[in-house]
Amino acid sequence: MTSEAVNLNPALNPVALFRALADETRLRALVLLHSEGELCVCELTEALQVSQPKMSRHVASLRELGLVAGRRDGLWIHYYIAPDLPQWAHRTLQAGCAGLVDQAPFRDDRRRLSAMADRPGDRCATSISEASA
Amino acid sequence: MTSEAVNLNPALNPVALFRALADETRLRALVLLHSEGELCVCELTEALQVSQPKMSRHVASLRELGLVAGRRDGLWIHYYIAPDLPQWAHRTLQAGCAGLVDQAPFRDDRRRLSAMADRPGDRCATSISEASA
DNA sequence: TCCATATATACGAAAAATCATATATAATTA
DNA sequence: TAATTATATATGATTTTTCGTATATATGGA
Repeated sequence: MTSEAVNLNPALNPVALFRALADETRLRALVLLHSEGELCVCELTEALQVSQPKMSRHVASLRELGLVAGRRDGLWIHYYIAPDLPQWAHRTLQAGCAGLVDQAPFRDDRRRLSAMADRPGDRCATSISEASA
Repeated sequence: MTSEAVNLNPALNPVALFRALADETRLRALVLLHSEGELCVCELTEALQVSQPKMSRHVASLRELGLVAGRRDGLWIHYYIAPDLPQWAHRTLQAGCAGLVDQAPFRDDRRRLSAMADRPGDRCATSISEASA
């Protein structure tokens, strides 16, 4: 039930990479993906506290650019930073993400993510919230 | 005849840095400044082959952001990348510039710059073009 | 003071990006 | 098949960015 996704990455124009980083939602999503590895839209939506269509649109633009790729797993699509980036892009992204991850608002995004209940990857979904059912 | 310029760099918001890099003219100018050290608007204009007001406007935006600073020397204002950038910004800029400097169009910008005659910094301005005078 | 050169800015138009809202698609389960 | 959940996209409005052109400012020299 897991399929690999293709991305169309003709050359990853430098300006296009920086334009992708030049938006708060996309930058926060990328920094989070960089530190967490794989996230789906619902996790990003919760961590960043933005609307689902907004996050989905930004993720789509990153995907179309070839900066992230997605792997579908049932209802969820796990997104991750594309592993086949050109070296300059990888290094630039690495430098940026590493330098920002411990600052606001990136740090808070990680906090909200780890506080999130019922995450798709979670194996143990049997929780206290079953009380009323 | 040389004065130091001030820059207003309140914090250098990450998104603002990437937005500065997300324009071809500004990115090319920054990569060139990174490899050349100091350039004035007329040199940038010639190297990138863009109009003077266009270059001046983009340089102004970089200056207002605190990414570059300028030093006036007579008619010219020599611009350079701000030396007091936050570490993450410096490293990100370093990674990006280093990775791009040998690619097009950045490489060609350097070529046009070195082919430029009568550069402000040049000490020996006595050239063959004096023939008709 | 007048001129030439370098640089900066003002203005309005055109293009691009972003958003909220509504709706569509896709996979899963009952 | 119908309901549910995750995700994607369409639409139209708003905002932002960028540009060419014209003009202003600043400095140095005649």
